[in-house]
Amino acid sequence: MLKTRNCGDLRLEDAGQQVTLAGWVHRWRDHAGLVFLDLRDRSGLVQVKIDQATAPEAHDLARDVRTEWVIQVSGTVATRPEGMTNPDLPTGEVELEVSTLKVLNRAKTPPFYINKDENVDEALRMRYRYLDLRRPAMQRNLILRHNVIRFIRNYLSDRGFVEIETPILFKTTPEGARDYLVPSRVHPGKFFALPQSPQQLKQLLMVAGYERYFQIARCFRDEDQRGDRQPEFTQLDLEMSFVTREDIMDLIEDMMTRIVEELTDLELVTRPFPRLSHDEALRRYGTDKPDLRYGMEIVDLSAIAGASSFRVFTEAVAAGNPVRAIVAPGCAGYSRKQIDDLGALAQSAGAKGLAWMAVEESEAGPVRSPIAKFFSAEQLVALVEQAGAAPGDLILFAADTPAVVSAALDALRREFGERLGLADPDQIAFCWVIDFPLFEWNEDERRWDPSHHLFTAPMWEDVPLLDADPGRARGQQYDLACNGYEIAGGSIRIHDRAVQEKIFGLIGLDVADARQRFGHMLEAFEFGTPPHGGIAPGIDRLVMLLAQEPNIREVIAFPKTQQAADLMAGAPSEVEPQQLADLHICVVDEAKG
RNA sequence: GGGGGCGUAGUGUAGCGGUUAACAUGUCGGCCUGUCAAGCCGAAGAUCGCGGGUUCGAAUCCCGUCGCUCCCGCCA
Repeated sequence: MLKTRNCGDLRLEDAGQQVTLAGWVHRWRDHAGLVFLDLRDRSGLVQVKIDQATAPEAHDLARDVRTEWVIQVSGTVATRPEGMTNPDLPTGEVELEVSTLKVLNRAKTPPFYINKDENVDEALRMRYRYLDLRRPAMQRNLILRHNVIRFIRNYLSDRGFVEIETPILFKTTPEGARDYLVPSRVHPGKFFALPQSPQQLKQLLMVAGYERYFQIARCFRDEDQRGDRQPEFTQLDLEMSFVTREDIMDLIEDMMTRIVEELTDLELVTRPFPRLSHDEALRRYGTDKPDLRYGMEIVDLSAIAGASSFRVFTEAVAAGNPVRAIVAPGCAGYSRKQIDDLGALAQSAGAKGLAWMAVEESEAGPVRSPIAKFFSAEQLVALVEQAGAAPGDLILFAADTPAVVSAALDALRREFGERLGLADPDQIAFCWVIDFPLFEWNEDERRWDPSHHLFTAPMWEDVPLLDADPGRARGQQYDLACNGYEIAGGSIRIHDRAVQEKIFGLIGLDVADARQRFGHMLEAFEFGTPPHGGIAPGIDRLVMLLAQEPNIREVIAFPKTQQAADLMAGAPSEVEPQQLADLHICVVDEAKG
């Protein structure tokens, strides 16, 4: 080894030891006769002192050294003189008194600071990702990610789970997300698909009798990006036989709790994890992935609003739709412009408009609002009370279909959560969302779509509803939400061919289609399939939250941009004509049509 | 597919119709033996993303385009 110790590990008790360090020059301070270098390796920083009087040759070299040069230094760990310690550095009580210095490699001046936390243009970071990853903050994130994955592997292995790899080259499934396709050279005109998740394969492993499977699985979905979505991402995929949803939820809850407690300093504020029905989550928070670090719950004001003379409200209530609101504390003084901006936000979520009332007492009444005139004084008082609003608060109303009302108020709640700093970044709040509807009605296609996936089992007591009223059937699905993100979704699966075929029928797959696409699954289910279920936490999102980062790129070594490109390597790229010929691919020039 | 934001020395920002485009930091040179975001002195460094238009005059306004990003759609 070119080094005997790690920079960041040196402490007072190492004083007097002869050590060799190697690393990158983080910063340099040249005092002519005395040069200080902060030497960095993965473990951290330590100050290195090169004194002209005691090490003239090393000193000569050190005066030319610049940031990010790779050097090797040998010398003695020394206690720093009185008053010269650096309390901001774990190694701040010692320094290395260098006797010899060797330049292992010079470095160009980096295109952005490695030694300073500064907003750097994302494109530049991605182009020089290897330098970006050199920054201590990124190293912390990737090491945390490693620790989370190691913890998961140990935790599950200790509980009888077997880690099994499944193919990356698999079969297209037109349901769900768009597939990434891989052309087959051997089979002209045919394609593999990269897995959106190992869903079918893990169920087949249950048929195969492994009982407890997991995999740190790469998944691929060719859909548009978000801060929490990349075209390739990593899931902890797991599946268990002979279990109920309680067994899986208990397992994951315990594992997540321990991960937070053992690997982070975050405060876990919801223990045990609350369980909300899908319906309740939507009514109280407007979303199936609520951020429970703060309140500001949605209130239903349909009764009072419906009795007013404001037509938007009365017509909504008459049509069986809700009028709901959230209360923004202390925001009654908002300007017209600020409220218009909130209206635009609500509209981007699908609302047609945004009604509001500022709670402030005046001779005109208890509120200031363009719609106050449609309410009696008594109604206004009742409304404010029912909303739980206090003087100085701003009440924001949405009246539309339940889905639109939820979407609009969810967007507003998240906006205020951020704007008013309601969410404590040092807290982490999990909750389970259960009792999802098994289907969603697809108006365009005039059929039922599975709300999770097509192997999700109905609640057993709801099986009769599959014939009578499919929209009311609930699935044995469970999502884990955390700080406003969906970080896991799972279900108990159908293990019965008859029920599975009924589901296929409801979602508009006829027997021939189903056989074509899922024949291997249907066939497998006839060979003694155990009751089984599973879940798949998203590793990227989980680590993002544990690392308190705002997007998953910060916890992925080499992420794609929003346009699904790799700016460092320049992928995707054109390929040689011969490669296309081998694959029986002909590229159509879009410009020529 | 749609909507919003951003793009100015290596980097981060200011300037938002009118002198020579400013500040910080980095870079280069000089001084400096206790600094740790070292300090002091000096220097270099910008076709204001790209193309077009409006104007006597454009970094600034308009149109287009490229890149990054946030959001809606999409993501079983």
